[in-house]
Amino acid sequence: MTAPTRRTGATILEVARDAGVSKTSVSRYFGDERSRLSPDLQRRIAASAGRLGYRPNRIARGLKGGQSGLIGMLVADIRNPFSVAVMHGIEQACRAHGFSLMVCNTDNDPVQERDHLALLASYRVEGLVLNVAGHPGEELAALADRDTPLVLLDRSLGELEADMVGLDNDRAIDAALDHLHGQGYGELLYVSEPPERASSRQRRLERFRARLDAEGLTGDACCLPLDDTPALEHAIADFLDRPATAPRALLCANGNVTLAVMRVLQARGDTLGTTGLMGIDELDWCGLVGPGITTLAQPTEAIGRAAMDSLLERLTDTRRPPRQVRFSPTLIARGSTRR
Amino acid sequence: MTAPTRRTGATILEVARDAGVSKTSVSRYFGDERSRLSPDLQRRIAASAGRLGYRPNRIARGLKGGQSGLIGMLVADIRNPFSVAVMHGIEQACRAHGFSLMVCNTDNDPVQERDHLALLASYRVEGLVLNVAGHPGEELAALADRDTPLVLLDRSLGELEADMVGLDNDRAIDAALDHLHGQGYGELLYVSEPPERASSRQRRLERFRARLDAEGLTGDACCLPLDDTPALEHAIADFLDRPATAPRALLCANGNVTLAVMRVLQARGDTLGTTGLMGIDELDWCGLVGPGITTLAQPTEAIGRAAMDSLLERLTDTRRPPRQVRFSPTLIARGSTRR
DNA sequence: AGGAAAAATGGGAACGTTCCCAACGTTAGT
DNA sequence: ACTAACGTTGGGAACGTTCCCATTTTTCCT
Repeated sequence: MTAPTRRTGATILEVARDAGVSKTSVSRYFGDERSRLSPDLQRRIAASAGRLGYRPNRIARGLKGGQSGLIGMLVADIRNPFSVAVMHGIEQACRAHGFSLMVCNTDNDPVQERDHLALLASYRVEGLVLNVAGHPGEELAALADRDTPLVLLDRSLGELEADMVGLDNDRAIDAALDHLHGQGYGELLYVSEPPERASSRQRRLERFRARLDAEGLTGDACCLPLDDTPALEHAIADFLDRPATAPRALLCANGNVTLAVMRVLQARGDTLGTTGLMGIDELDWCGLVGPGITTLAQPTEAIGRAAMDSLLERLTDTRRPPRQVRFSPTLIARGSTRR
Repeated sequence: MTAPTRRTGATILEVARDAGVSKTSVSRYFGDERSRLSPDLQRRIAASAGRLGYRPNRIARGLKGGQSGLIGMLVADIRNPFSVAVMHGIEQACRAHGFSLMVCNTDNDPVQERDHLALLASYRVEGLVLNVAGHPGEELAALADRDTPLVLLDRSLGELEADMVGLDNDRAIDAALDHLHGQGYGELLYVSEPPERASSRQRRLERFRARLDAEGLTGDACCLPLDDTPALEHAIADFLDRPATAPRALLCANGNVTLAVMRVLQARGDTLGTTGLMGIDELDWCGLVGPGITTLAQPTEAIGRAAMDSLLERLTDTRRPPRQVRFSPTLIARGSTRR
């Protein structure tokens, strides 16, 4: 009855009136010029703001200063644990620097990609982290024109001049092959999703083939969309059921592949270890399946932080030449590569 | 050289000038009143906007209309696949209704919870999905005062009058017990995270105890923080290593518990099935571990959509009494409950 | 054909902030 | 004591929209 119900929060002007000061002073109090105010003013403003329940309106602030305080992130597949882990690192870093993260998931759909990019642009994000397959496109060009800092996650995008952060793919493939070779596996099958639209996948695949050639190892690579289970079953059967001269192992290009391959192996009844299995990306459950699945773990938090660092740097220095940051994977050896 | 570099996108005013129309007309064109414009105007505006690369500034729009176009979501643990799955559903629904989702992860930290809530408030989100442990607090009260629609995900929060969407916990526990009982397990251990701050956990625990009493089953419940592995090991050993009169099974209160418990069982060398294991929440890998882990799957997408529906409804009708939507789980029976 | 209603268009204020600049009060140097 | 310099404080414009209202043009009815 007595308490006035407000439909919207108090404004800076109401606080100013209540405290008997100017709106400029209130603005200073909530900005980073609080120290310029006399103790007396500070006290009065704090009191009024508290009483009125005032919260600065970041939308209004963003309009005037052109600073939205937002970092955008475009993720191809939010259900991929790797993406989530990196996103977590980015969010932490954002928080530490006073930014907020706005995440959009595209479900690998070019249309959503374009729409969400337009959306992020319309919110005037101050930086953008991209983890998508699509081509630059005009939406992205518009953003780039506006000098919005850009970081590519785990993939480089054609001509686009931008920073990029990700795994050292060559080193990862090397580490995997060295490990498998050291464990005595002589015939290898590399399983990947189609690499056309993701540079990382291409790079891993190339490196795999190159090393195979260089060292005269027997092996093959197959690239399949993961939703085509029969094709995957067929490819694996092809590899595992033919006569062999040496122990065989499968190398999975990422966590999703590991999951799909593991399901096929289970259905077939193969024994891990006898059939070697190794995956890039560490997942919660890799230690739980059979004797454990050997993986190469990516330093996801570090990747996230590095991405954010790149953005921040470029925010202050637009002209810095594009840079690549590559992290080394960590080998987690388990029973799936022990014979 | 010739192309003028713009640091920021064109404004509505520039487009208007370029097209020789008023800013109002341009505003109408990009708003939902396009049909009110003559074909001629529409053509000119489209041309100018295209040439100038104009994108409506949602920040400015939000300021004037008080419509941020943003839905906020506060997640206790973004690395929990269940949360991500629900979030995915919500994002889809947002998209379908012209909203964007702003997700904040709190890492179960009350401080971050408070900060992020203030943040979302400062962006004037038009709706809020909460999946956190904390108590309402003044930040939340401020939001509620402003008539911001609120949906609680998987937990109700004290006195807070808000909609809530989640699993039908009673039915889930019933289904679990029926299944375990039907499979011949006579002694049960229910493993949960501490229930103090999450109503769902409480409810499941209560129901478990109630049914135990009602049916004279032997069983026990233990509540432990998951980062305390030794305690969990101890509790499980306590249960499994004492003499028993009937087959024993563990029931895990959620996906995180399932993971932690499974790790302990693996370290102990127990055989799934002989030792029964069942979990609430279906996870990617539940079919891969040993003979497979029996789970109760939650309809995550549906939960997400329902949450969004609640928000939208309340956006139009502030006075509707709070409502609870409860979904039934789906039993996925696997080898871990087959003796 | 005359006028009223309907449709199309434009001008200006407002949203809540920040920031530039001006005005005031105080201190200190000569 | 007079002025220069500085520290505080306030007024007003601007940010890019939307929306109310006024104005002009078209349509249509009798």
